[in-house]
Amino acid sequence: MGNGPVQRPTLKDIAQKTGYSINTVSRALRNMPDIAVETRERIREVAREMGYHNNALASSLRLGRTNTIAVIIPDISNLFYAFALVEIERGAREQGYSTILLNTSESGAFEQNAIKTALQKNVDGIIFGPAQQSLDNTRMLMGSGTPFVQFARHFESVNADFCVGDDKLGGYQATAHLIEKGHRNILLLNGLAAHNSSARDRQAGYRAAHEAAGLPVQPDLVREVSILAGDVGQQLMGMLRQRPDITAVFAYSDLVALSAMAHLQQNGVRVPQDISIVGFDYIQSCINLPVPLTTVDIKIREMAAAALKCLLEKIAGPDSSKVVCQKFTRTELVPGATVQDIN
Amino acid sequence: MGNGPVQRPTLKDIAQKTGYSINTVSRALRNMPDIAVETRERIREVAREMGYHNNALASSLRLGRTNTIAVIIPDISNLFYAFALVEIERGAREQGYSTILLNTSESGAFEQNAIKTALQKNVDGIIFGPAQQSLDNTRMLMGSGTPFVQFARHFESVNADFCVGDDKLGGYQATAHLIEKGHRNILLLNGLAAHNSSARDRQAGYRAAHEAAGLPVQPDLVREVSILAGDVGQQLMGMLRQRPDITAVFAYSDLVALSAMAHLQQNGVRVPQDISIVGFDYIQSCINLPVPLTTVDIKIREMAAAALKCLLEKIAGPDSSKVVCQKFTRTELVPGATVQDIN
DNA sequence: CTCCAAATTATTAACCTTAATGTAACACTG
DNA sequence: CAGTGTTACATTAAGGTTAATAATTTGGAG
Repeated sequence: MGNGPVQRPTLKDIAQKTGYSINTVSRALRNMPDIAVETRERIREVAREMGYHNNALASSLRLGRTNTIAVIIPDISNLFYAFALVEIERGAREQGYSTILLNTSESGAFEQNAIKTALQKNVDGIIFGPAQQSLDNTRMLMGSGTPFVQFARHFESVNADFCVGDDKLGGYQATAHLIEKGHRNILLLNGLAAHNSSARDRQAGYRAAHEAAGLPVQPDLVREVSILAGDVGQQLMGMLRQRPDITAVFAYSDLVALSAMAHLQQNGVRVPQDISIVGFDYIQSCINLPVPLTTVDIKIREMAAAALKCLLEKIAGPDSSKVVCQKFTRTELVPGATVQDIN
Repeated sequence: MGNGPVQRPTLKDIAQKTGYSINTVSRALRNMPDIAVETRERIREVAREMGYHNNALASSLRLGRTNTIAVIIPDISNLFYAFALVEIERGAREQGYSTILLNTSESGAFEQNAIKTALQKNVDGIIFGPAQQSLDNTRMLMGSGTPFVQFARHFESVNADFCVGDDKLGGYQATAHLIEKGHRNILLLNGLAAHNSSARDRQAGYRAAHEAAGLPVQPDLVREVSILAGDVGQQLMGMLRQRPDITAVFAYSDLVALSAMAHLQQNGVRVPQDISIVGFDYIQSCINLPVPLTTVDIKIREMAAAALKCLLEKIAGPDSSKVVCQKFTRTELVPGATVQDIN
């Protein structure tokens, strides 16, 4: 017959079919009081028959809320964010919220667009995992009036909510573990500290662990690498040539650690016999690795759950500009098989 | 002053401020014709000053489209889907679409809710990565009138669009590679074939490769495991005890392969010296592994891009029930370091 | 000066839902 | 039996945008 695309039924259609007013139908379907029981049942029956389901657009427009949050993060294919996203999406769904995903690829410009999109779509709140160098965007977000929580990274200069890992503690734990196992020349393969609070804090922890052990911090043992740029192997092998006395590597993240291990493997350097490695993030909580990596559990699930909880509180609360939560999740060292005791 | 949450300005506000009608303001901001140049500029100027941005809810309600797609998939923390999601989100964004993410955790019930949510939110289309055992949901989706494309898995009994990997080819390539390297007793650690087209097809490829080589298929060498249930190690080590003549494993996915390798490692079995392993998916395209895994590249990016392209075509097209694309992306064997030549 | 066409702007209605307000019928109270 | 309260529904308005239609102004031709 070619009767074309079937339009979804509206309250009006049900009203016509049942002979009640639109308002009565609406109230019946929402189980509101002041409706005769048999009326309600009849209307609900017809709605079911017609395959009615509420039009969230119209509803949101009227109610002024969308039951939707946006998650703006730098890289979903990074297991850290992927796993966080799972938690956030699940928790949001359980509370009746949908999740709009906006990936920024660590780009400030993309991030700005992402924020604009989120605002246009009238999301009720935003989980904001800042890209590097996005202070301006964070400020813009503050001015928007839409509740948001900084996730994973944060800006000290902005007084806003955040849920981040205790990167300094984690950096300390990783480094102290290596020192305890007898390592003295520990290469830090860090992220880009200039624009990344996590990288700065992990480095601070690295320094603090040295100081606590009475060891000097050797500036040339701190290097910055970028997974996206793919320069991990180059920097690592270069350093090992320059400083053959290096016995251990503290990697900014498990991804960096894995990349480092792959390059060491290729060059015939054994882990942990020749070089010990500690990573960061504990992605093994979501992927099995052939060799368990010694790493720092940053408690992704906990961090994600805390961020979501904070955001929902802000959404429910009367004043979205009030800071509700500035949380550092406590990290924990997870021993694996990539650190050699050389005492 | 406590002047409360600042309301976002609307067309009405701009109209009042400039003295023009709402319609004129709307047309000015959308760069429509039939407006005096100076009027347009003046209005746009004021809009900028007031920080106006379009209310997508109202716009969508009026226009009947949301510029939003939903991605309904079983598990975002599975790198396969995570990487696909990156591609889909990026492509969608480039075409002006936002992405709502709905994770189903392989649950048919969650999936049903996800579909309902997507329909309520009036998404323009759905990338649908079916959970296992979700044939009914797929049928429901067909009846909804909303364009969708099955992704990664599909149902033969439903005549609808899909973009999936050529699982049979991939299964063949993996198995043939092992046979070529001299392996005769190849354990297939498959997914749950009863509810998963990929698992069935990969197994068909496994069988075909045996037949092509004139080898018998040994039914006891085909086992089904579940990453979520965590029974990979148990099944694998059990089989190796029963059949010490097994020299190779073809794993359903890289995740299964990694899990298998971890258990082999723990039990002192060396890869590839004692046991060869081939995986599936090529997650190394997004994560470095210390030892390169021999695997089958299922072309995630290509598959994701194809699915999105197909969906956008359906959205743009006049008849969303018309099947536009039923595509199998061609797989490719990627040699790594986990297969031993025992010829 | 009149009339027509073109250019510009305004008015109205519609998308679908929800909340506030309005109305009618009926039972009960004193 | 007038007045009050309750029950069950209907009507109206509003949320912000856009498209169709209507109205006004301007310029030019005759």
